[in-house]
Amino acid sequence: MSHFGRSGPPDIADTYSLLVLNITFRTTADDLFPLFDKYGKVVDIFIPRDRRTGESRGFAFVRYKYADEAQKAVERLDGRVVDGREITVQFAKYGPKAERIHKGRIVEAPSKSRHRSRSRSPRKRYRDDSRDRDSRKKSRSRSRERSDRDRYRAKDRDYRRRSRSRSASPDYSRGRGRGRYDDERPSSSRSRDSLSPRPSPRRSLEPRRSYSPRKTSPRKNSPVKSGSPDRRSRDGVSPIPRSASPRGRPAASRSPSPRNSDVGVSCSPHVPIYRVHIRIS
DNA sequence: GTTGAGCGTT
Repeated sequence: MSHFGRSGPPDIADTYSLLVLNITFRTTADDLFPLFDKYGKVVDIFIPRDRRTGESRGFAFVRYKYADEAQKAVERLDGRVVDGREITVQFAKYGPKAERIHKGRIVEAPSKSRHRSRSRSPRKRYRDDSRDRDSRKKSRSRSRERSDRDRYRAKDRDYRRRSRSRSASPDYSRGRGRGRYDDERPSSSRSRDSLSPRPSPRRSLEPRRSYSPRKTSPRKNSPVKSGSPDRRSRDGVSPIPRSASPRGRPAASRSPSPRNSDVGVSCSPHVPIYRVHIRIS
């Protein structure tokens, strides 16, 4: 069964692809097969691996023959610890060659379907349960103060996700064609080619408002780890236990707290204020 | 020898 992924996709007609994330870099298709095969007929398993290093990229695709089996595998194997890591199983979202997937199912030929594009949810990726890893990406402000040496250090790992999400500023690129903000300018002949970047209308002044529950030492610790490899963290930066098992999935979304902010209706529209000038002759 | 965000090959 080790021929999975060796010789292309056997038959991807009416198959249900599952994306298996967070597998170890050593996990192979042979390791995943017995697990997934217990829950259904596994047609193919493919683990994308890097062209350069040959290492697996940490995720795999498992194709089932039937949807119910795939669904059951998702429910059963999602969160299962495989080889020391907790894997995440979910339906694959994109097809191998931009093939259309209808809820995990790969319909045969894209040309057959007349529908050009149903809601593929192009931009918005699946809002996966916010794991601890997400916080790292978020907190990573777009500071380009990373020294070049650090970039090379992290390049061997970052090349994956860079190739995927190229543009880092989708919002700004949208208004490239024609400025939407023309409206605000009444008749100012100042063309939009002004080098001065317009101030963003609303920019969060303070990203993190939550004060740390721990007592923060008043010493100024640089938030970014700018170089300084010799920086010995002897303060006892507790190494995060790797088996933190972030399986905690916040099923209950945080309460939106719909406070009854009574909008001031004090000024009733019915009673306009008339300002009458009484001129005493 | 390591790492860990993310959607695919003959």
